Amino acid sequence: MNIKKYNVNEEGLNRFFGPLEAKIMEVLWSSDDGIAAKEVQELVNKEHPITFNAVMTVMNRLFEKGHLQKNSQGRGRGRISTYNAVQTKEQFINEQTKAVTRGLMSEFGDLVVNHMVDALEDSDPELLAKIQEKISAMQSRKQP
Amino acid sequence: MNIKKYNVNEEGLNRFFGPLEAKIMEVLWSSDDGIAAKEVQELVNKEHPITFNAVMTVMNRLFEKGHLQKNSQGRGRGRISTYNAVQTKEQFINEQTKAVTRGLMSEFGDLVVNHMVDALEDSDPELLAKIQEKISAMQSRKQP
DNA sequence: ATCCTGATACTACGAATTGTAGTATATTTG
DNA sequence: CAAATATACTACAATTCGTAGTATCAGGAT
Repeated sequence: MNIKKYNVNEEGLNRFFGPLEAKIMEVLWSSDDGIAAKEVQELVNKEHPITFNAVMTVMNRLFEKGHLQKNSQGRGRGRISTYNAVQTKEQFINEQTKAVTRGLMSEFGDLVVNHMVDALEDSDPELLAKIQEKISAMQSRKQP
Repeated sequence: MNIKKYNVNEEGLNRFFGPLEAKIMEVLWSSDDGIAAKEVQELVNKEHPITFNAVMTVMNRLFEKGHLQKNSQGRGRGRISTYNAVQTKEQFINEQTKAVTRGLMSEFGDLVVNHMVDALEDSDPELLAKIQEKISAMQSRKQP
């Protein structure tokens, strides 16, 4: 449940997964109930051609890494194996951004803070205001 | 000059480089003038046994990736090749933390801000105050 | 001048990661 | 029983990084 490499130049889930892994997780997160490998393959296949085997193998790796849960019954053709994401997408993203953020902060705190505030100045002044509110709330909670 | 993978579970320069790469860059950054591969090997070898070839190969990769500059003259035994880091360590760290921070902010801005402020509440309240100052300075500069 | 040594360079291999392909298994259906 | 099919297991290619083997080529010793 722990991503080792964060891909700096990618976008979205591709920051945390390989491209096929990301598409598969997206499908898993889009389905409330468990979903069969075949179904996942059909859905991914709509975007770009992919064999069932490729999907199957990568799903099993995601399972081994702890991102997916597997529920199997039966064997052979009649086998039913459904997969579920272990975390919601929100939980996953939250956990990963937390890991990356806290790691960065612990060693490069002041640099990171400056980069962040600069980034917000350009693109998201509202978030700047939220930061101030959050800090003020903290401080008044600590020293009333 | 652009790191692709950020290693979430590592420390220090190992976040941006492999372990041997990191040790080599550290040596390069510790020497003001250019330094020969042999000398680098001798220095790294004090920490843990490493062959000249290993150091040489990894240094050439760092050169190909643009992190090192090479100055060669002569050939064969008498050859002198000295290596320099292209950026200072400070420049490098600044650039990389900026890339990671801005990438995170652009997609997960509010999450990252929350994680960061939470992290600072525990470990570095002074930095929290600096953030407020920086934001205030910005805002008064914009809306005088 | 010849040979050996030593600094550098080039090539190759092993492990890990991720995408892809081939084959095996076993059961449901015809 | 045989064919088709959902799943599983194994293998291979490309990339990255650490490591090892070998080649090159000038300076010094003989």
